[in-house]
Amino acid sequence: MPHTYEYPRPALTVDCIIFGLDAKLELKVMLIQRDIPPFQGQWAIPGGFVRMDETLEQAALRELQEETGIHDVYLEQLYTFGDLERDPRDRTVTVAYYALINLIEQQIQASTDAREADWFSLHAIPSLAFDHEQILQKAIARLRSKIRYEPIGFELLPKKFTLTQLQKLYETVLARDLDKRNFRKKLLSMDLLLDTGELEQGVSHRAAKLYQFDETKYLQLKQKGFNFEI
Amino acid sequence: MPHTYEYPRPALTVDCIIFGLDAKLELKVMLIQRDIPPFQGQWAIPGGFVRMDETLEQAALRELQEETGIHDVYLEQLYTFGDLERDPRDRTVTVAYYALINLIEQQIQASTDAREADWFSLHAIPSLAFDHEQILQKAIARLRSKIRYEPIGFELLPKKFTLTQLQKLYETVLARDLDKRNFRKKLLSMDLLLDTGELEQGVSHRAAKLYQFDETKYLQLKQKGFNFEI
DNA sequence: TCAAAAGTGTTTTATATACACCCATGT
DNA sequence: ACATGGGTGTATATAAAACACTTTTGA
Repeated sequence: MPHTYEYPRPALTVDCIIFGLDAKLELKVMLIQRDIPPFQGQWAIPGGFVRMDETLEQAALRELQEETGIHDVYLEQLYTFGDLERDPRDRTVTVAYYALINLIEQQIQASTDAREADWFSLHAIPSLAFDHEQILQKAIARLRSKIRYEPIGFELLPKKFTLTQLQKLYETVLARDLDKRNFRKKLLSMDLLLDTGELEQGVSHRAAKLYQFDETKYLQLKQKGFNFEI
Repeated sequence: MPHTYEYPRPALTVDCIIFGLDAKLELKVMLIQRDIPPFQGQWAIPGGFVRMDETLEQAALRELQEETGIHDVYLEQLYTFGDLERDPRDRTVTVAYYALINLIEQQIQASTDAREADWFSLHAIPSLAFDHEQILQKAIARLRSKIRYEPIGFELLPKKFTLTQLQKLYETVLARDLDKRNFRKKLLSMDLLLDTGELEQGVSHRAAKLYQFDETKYLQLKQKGFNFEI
């Protein structure tokens, strides 16, 4: 531990699983196609080396920015992977993060510079480079469990959304159907959804009310011991 | 990313929060006193550098073994800390783990070699080196939430334990009282506690039954969708 | 007027909570 | 016989689940 001898150090990277919910309320993951070995041509989770002058979260945000052009996203550390053979070139430890973004109102550039990038449905994930399948599985599991006891689902929707959109999102992530009346009853009873007074536009049937999640109120309630739970 | 240029690498360590439950059913943390700068003389969570030929978990297990002499412990990755100023000497990223061990039936050497080490009650934690207070707080929070939906509490108790011990453990970790009858009803109704037929020994009152957690059955039930929950 | 989704309550069932006394054992 | 914790059941309250029709709107 003193400065007398420097041990060899593993390389340190961050990888960022980017989840997005598209207009059809399908959950997608952004993958990039590797243009260099190893695993050249295979799809992978975006990531890169951690620089000496940035925190892990900053590194993840930088990758996210470089890859999608966006900032202001929900980002959470997932897990750190350090198996010996995960990178055939060198001993590499990666700190994985996951991000939630909504693709409904904003256009996200899928492809940066010359690099091929695309959104994949969770049911059609190609074979991935490194241990990225394992990382992705862990991210899906985390999202699935966390969405039930923290209000992170709203991060995947536009600021203003309908109750049906919210329900469909939960059904997608949890992979099971929910009862419409019970779902609405439960959410509205929390008193955390603000009725904006606006209606959805451009539908050829009865227009649904648009709601907004009341973050401020949630944080207050949380401090008093309230638990968000679906 | 190619091998053309090597970026400078942060140092990589593992730190291991070791929780132990003593015979009085008090929850303790093992801390070591630093014998070298920085933070010389201050208490810290045990930890050390990750070697090139070991995984993160192996590194944590090695630290644990070196510090306490034990193996076969519950060990779980907690979080990775990478703030720029967390180690004044050098940019250091640490992967924190936490371990659960039972101090009731086994004696754990508190102090290895010349190093001062001791068990501290969670209500009497001294000021800690580096960002170790933050790490410890996160570990406590994780333990508190995880013990409610995964059967990790049993890791803090001997293989055979009484229902009162189990309840006291939950009360300690969750920092609130539980109703005796409801607690027993709930746990016994899960049908995961095997009555060993044995009784506790050496008490000057009615001896309590000794139970054992049925891990095998739990794993079966879990696969079928069962959720452990207190 | 039809299609398509929005919106709305009540009953039943299951789960959580509150609560007090007798029992077994060692001193 | 007394002190100490072990062990037990019921009634009430709360929350979850099941379930079907009317309303609004644009095409």
